Amino acid sequence: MKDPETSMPSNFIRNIIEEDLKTNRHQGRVATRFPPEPNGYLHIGHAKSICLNFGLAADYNGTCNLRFDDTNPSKEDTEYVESIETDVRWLGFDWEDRLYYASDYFEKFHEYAVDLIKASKAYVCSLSPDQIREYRGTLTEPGKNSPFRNRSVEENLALFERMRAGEIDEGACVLRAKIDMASANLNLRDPVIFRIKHEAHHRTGSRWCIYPMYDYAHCISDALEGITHSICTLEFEDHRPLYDWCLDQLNVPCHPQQIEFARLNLSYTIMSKRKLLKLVQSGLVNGWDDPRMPTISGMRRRGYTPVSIRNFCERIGVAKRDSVVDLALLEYCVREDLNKIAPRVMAVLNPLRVVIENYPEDRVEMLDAVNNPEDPSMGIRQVPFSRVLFIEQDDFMEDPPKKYFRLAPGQEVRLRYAYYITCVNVIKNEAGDIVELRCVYDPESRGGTTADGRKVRGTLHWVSARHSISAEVRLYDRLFNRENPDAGGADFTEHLNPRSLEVLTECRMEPSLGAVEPGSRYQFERLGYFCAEPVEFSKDRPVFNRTVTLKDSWARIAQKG
RNA sequence: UGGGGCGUCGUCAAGCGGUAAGACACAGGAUUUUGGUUCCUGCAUCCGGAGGUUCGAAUCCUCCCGCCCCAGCCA
Repeated sequence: MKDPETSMPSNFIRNIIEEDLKTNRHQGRVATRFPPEPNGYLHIGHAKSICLNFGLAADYNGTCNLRFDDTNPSKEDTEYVESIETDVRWLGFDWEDRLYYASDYFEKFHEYAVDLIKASKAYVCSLSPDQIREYRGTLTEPGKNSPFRNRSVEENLALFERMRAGEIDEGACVLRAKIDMASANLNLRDPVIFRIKHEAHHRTGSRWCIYPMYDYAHCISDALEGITHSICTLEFEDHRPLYDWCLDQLNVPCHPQQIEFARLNLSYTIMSKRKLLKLVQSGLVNGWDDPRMPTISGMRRRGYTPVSIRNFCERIGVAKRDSVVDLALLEYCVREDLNKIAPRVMAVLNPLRVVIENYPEDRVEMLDAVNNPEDPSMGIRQVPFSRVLFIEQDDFMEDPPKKYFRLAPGQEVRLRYAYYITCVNVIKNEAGDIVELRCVYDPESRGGTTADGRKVRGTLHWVSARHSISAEVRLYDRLFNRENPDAGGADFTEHLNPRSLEVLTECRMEPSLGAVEPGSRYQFERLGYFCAEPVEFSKDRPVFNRTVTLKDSWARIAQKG
């Protein structure tokens, strides 16, 4: 996928751009834009578009604008524009001074509409919404001309002026482009380009009561900004003739080329803004930034890094065929980054008390532990060891299967960076639950090795009971238990994974974890990558979110039996 | 049944007439004080199907099949 000379991934959009550059099609410029509608939070699918648009600009020495496509006041809000700016910046992209709003062009849109009317290319149609639909025809039958299609320029101008002045009710009339009611492309059957909405806009307030439609506003916005390559998703392919038609009628600065690519689909995930909104509004998740959400803010809160998301977006490629990317690739990308940068630390999620019988009651040793074996520059730290410890409940089995090389009666294991221990007794309560393990340690094994060089297969993480802090850990898993939550007719909410969040409140951790920065990321050895809860973490109540587990080949072996 | 797209490994995805890249996943093996990481090895005689053109086709032509999108005064 990489071109050996440039080391850039190859895709059809790059091919188009390179061809355009070669033929000097846009005066050798590359100008893209990311044009979100501020009606929801950005998700991983938007990240694909952001990486594409900003990435192309960066690679071809061009520019990428951030433009809010805010032409529908009923759905949009400043809360969303703020979150979008935050998320794009967090992903690592910079629009410099090129922050635009379609609403800044409202006056222009109006002027161009007047031009269209004067050229008899647009008319005010007084059909009702229902009638417009009837007149539009169907997929297989042509539409009929509106009875208002041949109003005079003067009448249209006057009516359009009255629309703008607020003298006409919503729905009573619209401005339509005069194209071809018999076109096989429904988008060309005299599309509405301005509608009346007596509604305040989050930026223009009550200055306007007519608002432009997407097809009309988007192409003009692109042209006004000097965009060369207007990249959008596949469903707009049918709209391209309209995009081109508008620009061809108008005296605009340039004519950008629209290029469509397939939007991202991810297994076990939904990407529709409407459905994500439903999850939020119904309380099925805790807001747009719930760590289970595929939103940028949710992933940030979950512990994902910008680097990992950018790498993911590069690896999935760009093409025109509908596809569903395996969630495993996303997880691979976070692990890859976190493996390099996350300090290792020991935390016990489900503590099991271990008493080292031959270790002195009052003794405490500070043992050296490596912060990151992948990066020696991250140094070492000291962890306290004492007679009473906690290990993971999963790391002990009274009657272990073959190939289980963790702790079991009579079986020797290594406590990471500490000593070899052997279990000599198992203490249970009346219910038969294991409540404590009695072990003995080998004083000669300090640090985790012995002079005799004997092999110990299992290495466990642990924490000194007396020195550990207690903390809450939120184990996040995929939100849906179906690869395609939308398949099979049933409502997608029926496929929610009931175990997408498990909260553990009795976890015990290395003391240093009590005072870390919210949002900071760690590898809990042998368990996974976790981050200090970005908004709720406090010294009084440490909370960690699991970003992703470590690969667990033991789980695979154990499952096979 | 109209129009617009798309069909290459389980999942993404290069390839643009010269004889199927890469990544993830998966399966083996080596190293390992994380059953993590790393490292080897394997994994499409075949490119939706059938014909045709050609010395030669995933790439060109023809027909067929399948999937996606379009009938908002949403974007």
